[in-house]
Amino acid sequence: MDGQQIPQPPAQLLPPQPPEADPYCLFTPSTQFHMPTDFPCSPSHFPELGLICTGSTSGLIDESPRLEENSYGPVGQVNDILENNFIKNKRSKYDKSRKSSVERFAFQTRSDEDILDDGYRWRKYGQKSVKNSMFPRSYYRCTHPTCNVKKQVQRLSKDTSIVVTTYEGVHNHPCDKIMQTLTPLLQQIHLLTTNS
DNA sequence: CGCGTTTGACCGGCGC
DNA sequence: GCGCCGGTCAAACGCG
Repeated sequence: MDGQQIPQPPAQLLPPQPPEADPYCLFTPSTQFHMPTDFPCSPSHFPELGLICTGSTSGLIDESPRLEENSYGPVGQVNDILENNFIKNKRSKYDKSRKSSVERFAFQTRSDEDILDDGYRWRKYGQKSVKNSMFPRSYYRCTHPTCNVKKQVQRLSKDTSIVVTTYEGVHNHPCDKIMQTLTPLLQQIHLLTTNS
C-alpha cells in the first residue's frame, strides 16, 4: 500500500458516542448496527467516517417477513419521526410505500455537515421545505449515468445535531472513492503481471 | 465549457 | 372537487 491512502474521515465529524435514550427515536442501542452489511451505500462500508447513531431498521419496503412484525415500514418510521406522526400514535401514511420494490433504508448521523461523504458522487436535484420541520429536505441523485439511486437528506427539528439520510435503490457500479484507490493499484498489478 | 446548485413551477397522490 | 403536500423538473446561475 505504498503511497496509497485509504480515505480518511472528514475532520469536522464528531467522534463516536452512544445514542441518547429517546422513546421516539428508532435508533436505540438495541437496534444499532442492524443495517444490511451488503448494502452498497451503507455507512458500514465507511467506518472511518466516524458516523454515530448509524443503527437503523432496514430492508426491502415490500412484504419481507421481518417487516411483517411491525406495521410500520422502516423508512415510514423515519418519515413519521421527521413529521411527528409517530408521536400522534396514528398509522403511518407511509405504510403504502411498502408496495414499492425499491430498496430503501434510512439512518441518522450526528454531524455538523449535512452532506456526508459516502464515497459516491451525488447531484442535488431539489430541495423542499417540509411540514413540521424547521429544516428543508434535500434530494440527491447518483451522478453515475446508468445508476438511479436517490437519497434524501434532512436535519431533525427535535435534535438539530442529527441528520437523517434516506437511500433509495442500489448502486449498479463500484464506489467512486474505492475505485479511485483501487485503479492505480490494479494498474500496478497489471504492469507487474505483464512484465513477468 | 462542463458540472453542480438553486429555486420556482409543475404534477400526482391523498385526505377532507 | 379542491387544497395540501411531497417529489421532480428544468432554466438560470455559479464556480473551477
